[in-house]
Amino acid sequence: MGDIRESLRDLIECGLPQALEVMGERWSFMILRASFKGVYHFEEFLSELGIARNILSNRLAKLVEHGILKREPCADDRRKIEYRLTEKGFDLLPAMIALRQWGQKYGAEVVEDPVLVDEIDRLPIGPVSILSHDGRIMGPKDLALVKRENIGLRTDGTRASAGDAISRGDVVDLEAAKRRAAS
Amino acid sequence: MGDIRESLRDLIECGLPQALEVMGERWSFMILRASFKGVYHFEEFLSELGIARNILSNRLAKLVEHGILKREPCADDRRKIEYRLTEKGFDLLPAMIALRQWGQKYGAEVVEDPVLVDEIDRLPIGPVSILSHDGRIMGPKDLALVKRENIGLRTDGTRASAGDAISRGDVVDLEAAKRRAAS
DNA sequence: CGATTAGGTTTCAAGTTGCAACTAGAAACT
DNA sequence: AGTTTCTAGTTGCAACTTGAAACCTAATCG
Repeated sequence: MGDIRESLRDLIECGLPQALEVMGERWSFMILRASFKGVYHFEEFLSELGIARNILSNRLAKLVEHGILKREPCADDRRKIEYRLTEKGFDLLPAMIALRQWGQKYGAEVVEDPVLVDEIDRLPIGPVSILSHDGRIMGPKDLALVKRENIGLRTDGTRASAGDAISRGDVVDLEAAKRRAAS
Repeated sequence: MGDIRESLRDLIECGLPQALEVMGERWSFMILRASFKGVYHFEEFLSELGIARNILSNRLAKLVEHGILKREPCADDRRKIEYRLTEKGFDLLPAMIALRQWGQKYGAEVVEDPVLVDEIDRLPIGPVSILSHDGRIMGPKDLALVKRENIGLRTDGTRASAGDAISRGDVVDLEAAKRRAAS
């Protein structure tokens, strides 16, 4: 005890501030949604969103700067510039859809159209969910916050084997988790 | 063709703007996260977040107004007021965690502590995921946007039976979906 | 009682947003 | 070639939002 490195504790304990630095800005999620819907050009965003020109310019620049969109001049018409989602941008989809579903559940009556469907069977997707390490769906009450050193330590003192779990709790590896859940 | 009700189309096609009306504001998600961590009182939020008093006051009022937090005077000390998450507030967890995980994946190195774990086995949760109607995990490339009337219509012309799917694509019912996926 | 604590409101400077007008480069029309 | 139009900006200015610090009021502590 009395270790000096205790002071490291709440310096940057969570990725939320990092995410909000870009996506917390007023129009970022709406631009992302438009992008996902297939809007690529400045004037398209402008009329789709009803945003001011200077703000759109600024937001697009920031999204590009943060690697969420990539900006490339159009091949066939060099006046035009295409803004397209990067992989980092696509990875925001769960967050965006979760927000959207929440808004839909609690907002005024909304007739969603177009509808987000499974590419394979063309049926609407289900809710975005928090999964346990082994793929069970977790509700808010199934969650707990524990200190890093107590991971796996159950209330009765037994320790769950971490063998079949994500070995390092701080690393979020979507692909690996997908493979795990699919098997 | 030429039907008059075509004009209904993109009036309010999506729940995202509704969600952003509250949660798009600068401090909303950070307040939500603190709330989830067990911060309940004005001065606690103040020192936890480093937000200005007037802004905190304003944000808390808005979150209460939107039914995300409830505000009740403390029983034992009537100067104190408790702000606690409502169910509507808890339902923002998937969105918050998705954002957080994204920030963690792409942000500077972050040592998350405390860690969000499964209440039962105390192992860190997996990534927040988009699920298909029958519980498969969907990546960005497994998704498509289709017009409402074409739900279930596959590219080869066959129509998937909607019998085992969410019957109305516009309704997001987390609990029902959890029961489905759990079975 | 007076001091302190909790949860605000007020004031004011600085930053952000949004509208409208202007610019600069590429394409299209005559 | 010259004019017009279209795309993607930038600039200027008014209105709104944010943040730091001071002030206010009721409840509790000593």
